[in-house]
Amino acid sequence: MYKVLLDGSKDTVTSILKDIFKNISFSNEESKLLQSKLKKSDFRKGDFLLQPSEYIDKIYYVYSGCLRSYFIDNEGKEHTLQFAIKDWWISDYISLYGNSTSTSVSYIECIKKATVYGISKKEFDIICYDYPSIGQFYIKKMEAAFATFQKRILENLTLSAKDRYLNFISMYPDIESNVKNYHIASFLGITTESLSRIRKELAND
Amino acid sequence: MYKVLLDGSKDTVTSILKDIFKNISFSNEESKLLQSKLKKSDFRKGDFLLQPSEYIDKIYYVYSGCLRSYFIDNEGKEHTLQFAIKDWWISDYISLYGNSTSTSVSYIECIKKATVYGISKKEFDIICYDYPSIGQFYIKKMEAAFATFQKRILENLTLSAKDRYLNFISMYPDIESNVKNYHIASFLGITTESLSRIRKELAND
DNA sequence: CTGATTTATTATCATAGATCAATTTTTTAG
DNA sequence: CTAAAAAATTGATCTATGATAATAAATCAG
Repeated sequence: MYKVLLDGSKDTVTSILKDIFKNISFSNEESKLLQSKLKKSDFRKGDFLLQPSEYIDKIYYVYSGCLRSYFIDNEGKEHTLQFAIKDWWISDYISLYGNSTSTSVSYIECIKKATVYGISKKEFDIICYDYPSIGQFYIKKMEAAFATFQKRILENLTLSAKDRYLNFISMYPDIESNVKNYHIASFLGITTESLSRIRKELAND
Repeated sequence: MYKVLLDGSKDTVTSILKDIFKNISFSNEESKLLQSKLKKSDFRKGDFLLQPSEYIDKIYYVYSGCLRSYFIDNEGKEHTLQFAIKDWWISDYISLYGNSTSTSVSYIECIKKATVYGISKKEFDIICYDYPSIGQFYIKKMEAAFATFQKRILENLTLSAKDRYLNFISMYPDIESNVKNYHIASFLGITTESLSRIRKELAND
């Protein structure tokens, strides 16, 4: 099955489009266009999708494995913005969408052997313009991601570190097994020592 | 000028469309469609756009004034998600886009005499589908908002309360004069007492 | 399999910001 | 303009989490 994936036969590529774009049905022409724009890449644990010096102009669909995006602040501390597993999209949204005054250095790192499909954001914009169903699909994705981030802000404002951790493991049970504790800590905004204490406390119940 | 706005003459409404949708140029047909869907409302300080019991299905363009969206947690504390002034869009994104398991109660409150234009999200989705330039416009808006929220998450993870406050007043100089200190505090995720101390400290420089 | 490196845990102490309580200042309603 | 209500300030504690440092456990490379 994995072999079939790699040989890039037409059927298989079409089935990947189905995977990525779910319930959207494409004409042959649309299918071909998308196939020509989506570039498959494989990464091993520890690889970076993106060097901080590189200008990012792509968004990535995660087909398998696990990635995380993070940035390093002035004091050299890592802050995890996002984990992405199967079916998520990941990119450096701040440098892609925000005004470019950002001085922050951001990375996307593979933390579990992954296959992704990347597409140039510029080209994707044009596709969204030309094909309403794809535009609609992208809008839905963005909205869901937006709601997720808004929830996260609320949680950061509202919950204790312990409750945020509990939330995290219930929300992302699949991710937890792939990542280091310090990844989770930097996602929750606490130190790895604090997370360690929380885990101990939870174990004694 | 304000009178002209109220009489709803064709020219003026068109100019509002220009305000809302910026550099997009519409055909007569598109113009009429949008005009028929956008509903103007005026609010006075203290009014709520939205009762928490109401099901939200609209997004609002802020033409003038200032609004804020917030929610109240289990302990009765307010948490400000967003301030919106001229040219911002505001809605309850979590209940609109997130899966509806959310138990949080959220409000949109007018904190300075405001005029907004509301449009049903469902209808707007259809419009985005039918008119690529509007879809593209909306995607851009969402992406910018997304980047803003991502930045805010990073700031919450990275900066001290003092630095977040300094950021806030430099980012939103127009908003600060409209809002109560406790609004800002609840946006920054600190108590009003802490904000007071920070302000005092900053004054002694 | 083994030593080297990375990650996680634990303990002690320090501190930003919370909580509680009282007072002053500002805003609002009549 | 004035009394009442709302908001902001200040002071005295308290606490969750950070910082530092040492050790233990887990993972990795050869």
